Amino acid sequence: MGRTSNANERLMTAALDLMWEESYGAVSIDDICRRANVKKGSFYYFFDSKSELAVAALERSSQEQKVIWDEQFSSTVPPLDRIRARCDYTYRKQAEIKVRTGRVLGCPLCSVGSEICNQDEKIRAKILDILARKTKYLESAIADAQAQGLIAPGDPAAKARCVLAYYEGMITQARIHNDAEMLAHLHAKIPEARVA
Amino acid sequence: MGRTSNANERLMTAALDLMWEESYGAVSIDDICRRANVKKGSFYYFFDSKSELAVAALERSSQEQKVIWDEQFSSTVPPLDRIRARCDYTYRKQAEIKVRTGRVLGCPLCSVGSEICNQDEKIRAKILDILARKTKYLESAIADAQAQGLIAPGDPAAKARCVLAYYEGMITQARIHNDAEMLAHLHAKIPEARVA
DNA sequence: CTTGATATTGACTGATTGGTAAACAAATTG
DNA sequence: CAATTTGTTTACCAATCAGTCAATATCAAG
Repeated sequence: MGRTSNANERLMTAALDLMWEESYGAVSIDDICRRANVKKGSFYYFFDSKSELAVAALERSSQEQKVIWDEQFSSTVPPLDRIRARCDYTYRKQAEIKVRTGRVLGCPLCSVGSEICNQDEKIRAKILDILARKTKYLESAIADAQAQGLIAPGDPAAKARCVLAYYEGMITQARIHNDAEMLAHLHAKIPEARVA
Repeated sequence: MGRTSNANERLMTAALDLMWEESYGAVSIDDICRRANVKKGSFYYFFDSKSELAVAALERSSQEQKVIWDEQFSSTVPPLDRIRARCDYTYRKQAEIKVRTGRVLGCPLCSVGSEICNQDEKIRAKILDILARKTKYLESAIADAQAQGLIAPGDPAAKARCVLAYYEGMITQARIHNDAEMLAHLHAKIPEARVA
């Protein structure tokens, strides 16, 4: 009952895109409203603050990404091929973004996470939550690979955190250098995920 | 001749500290002036903008860091021990910062770099410049290690970029997680720098 | 068609922002 | 000492900021 709207979704999309292209701090509520074609009164009808919108936008985005991760990390795929698929996808995606926008945008989790982790505890908690979910995919692939004797033994959770740090670290470097080619053959550069 | 002052240095210190603790975008010129005990009129006497101050502060900091890097990467030290020394230092430093401030602050080059690389070309160029200098240290250590047969052959510059991505990636994760212990034994987690 | 719930709008506020200018203070030099 | 250079201070401006509010519009259900 009552009026219907997708303004809240437009706001989430606009907020995430802007935060991704620039940064959290560089984007004002007015900027988000302008891009989403929503008046500020409506913004505050749906969200209490930019921070709350950011949390919602990050969670929404991670739900969309989940479909892709689930496919890449399907248990029907050989474990090391899962990580390879993820790396190849990341390279293609960043290269496509670079063609479209002129910029390698990297991963909003890490750029925004590193930016606001000392300023906004709720955004930080949401990002930690999403990063932990990503790490779980890596961890299960690593554990499966170990069970098949494909990689060396050792705590798979710790190895997964290392792989994530490397993966996200390379993406961050690609963003700063604005060079998607740094992500070509990314998989081959992840030593933990190589055949033992 | 004329009056003397160290207000410009106080401004650089305050700016870097604040950018490091929070972020570039979260810090206003007024914030910097307050922390540096400098009036805004004096700020604009020394610098044209926050951006120009940031560039100066980053370069000044990198000159201070150079002394430490030069010592750690002295050619009198066995090549892999240089990287180990750097990693151990990073762990100690971040742990100390955490005790002092309650937060793992990570590396301002990467947090600020990732934040503003699509907004401010001059800061981005300065950060790329400093990152390249850091990579050079790693590259020479890797080349020396290869010459001694300590690690596998292959383009040392490419390997250095990987090590840097890993090193900085782990520091970024430590910042977001606010956990300095992620950096303990960092060296042992860098596969490129292990004995072949 | 009426009613009640949901959504939209535009105008408004007070605080903060980056940036300016002119008066003033303290050194140096001759 | 006087003149000049260097640095400091205060007050100020226009733009932008986050956030509020009351009036209005649109829908769905009864």
